[in-house]
Amino acid sequence: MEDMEALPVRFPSRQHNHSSCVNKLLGDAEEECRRQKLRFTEHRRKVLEIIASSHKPLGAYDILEQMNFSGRRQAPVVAYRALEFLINLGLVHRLNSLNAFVACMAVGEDHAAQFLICRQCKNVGELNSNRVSERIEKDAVEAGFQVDQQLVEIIGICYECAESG
Amino acid sequence: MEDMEALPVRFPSRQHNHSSCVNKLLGDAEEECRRQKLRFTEHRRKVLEIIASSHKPLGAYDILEQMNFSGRRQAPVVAYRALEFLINLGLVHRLNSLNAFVACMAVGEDHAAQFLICRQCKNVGELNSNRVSERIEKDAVEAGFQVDQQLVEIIGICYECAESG
DNA sequence: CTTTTAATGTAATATCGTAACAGTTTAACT
DNA sequence: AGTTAAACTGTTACGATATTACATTAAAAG
Repeated sequence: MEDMEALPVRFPSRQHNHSSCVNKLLGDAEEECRRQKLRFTEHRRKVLEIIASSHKPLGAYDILEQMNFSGRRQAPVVAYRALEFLINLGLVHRLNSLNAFVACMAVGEDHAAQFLICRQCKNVGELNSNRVSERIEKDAVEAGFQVDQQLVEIIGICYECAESG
Repeated sequence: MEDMEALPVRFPSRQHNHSSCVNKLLGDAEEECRRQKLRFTEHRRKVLEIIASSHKPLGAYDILEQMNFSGRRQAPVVAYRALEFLINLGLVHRLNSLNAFVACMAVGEDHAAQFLICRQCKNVGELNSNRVSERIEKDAVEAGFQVDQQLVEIIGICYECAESG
């Protein structure tokens, strides 16, 4: 029997309010760090803020460019260190096909992370379908393979781009 | 109702005959190029041969190192050009999570390409499950997303590594 | 046999990511 | 508070991956 629960899809609509995403995510980050006794330092906050302000994936060097507070040019490793931290916390995802990073749209939901990458508008959404992850898990196990991690990136055209031709 | 057809899994067993894979693939390549009136040049043959001789993914620079016929060091672009050609032909796949390349194990079968990457022995197999690709397609469409391409990379432990502890 | 298309050679450079190590801040514990 | 251990930062250098640009040569099409 087919599982018919609604999919928890998140694709950023064209006119949604960015600043509320950003605030939400920063809040989640603070809370999570308090809970886990981790330090939410300036670099980490800044990187998360930069990533959350864009639904388009950003490269590490794009992020770096936006970190020039006080006119000082930061070294690449600064961005990578913060990114590693945020990824471990589940606040940021890495898109392997793009060498780029996006903010998580489903923080704290312990979700399968499958990405919808629109090759026209470049926005990225999350299709977090348990049906997909379970199907992968089952078929892999049937093939004698023990799954630790799934990377699913789906490239195509989002709804709004399809609408507008 | 659940689809119960056998999965076309291919994971290289420990003592299988490499040279037969290589010959098979070279033959397929020649035939396909004849059919499509494409040129199967020395570089392309060599790169395919190198990749097919390994079931572990190879980076472009690994391949390059093995291209030193006549002691001449080739430029990176030489490897990348051949790789692009072979990927378009469906003879080689790129693994985004590793920045590396593997020979296709299901040439000419018009398959969904899902990869099983063993993080212990580093071998890579293909789990080409139509059930997975259809599940992804359906759920994406349900989310209003038109799918052009799916990238699925599954990281874990293969059967033989699990066996031998 | 000439025109056009595809492939190659070569150099330079862009982009992405990490190693190493000294110095500083923070938290934890007497 | 003073001491110690752990985490974070600053800085330099470098390694790894990938592409652009352009001149030359080889192959296919007419």
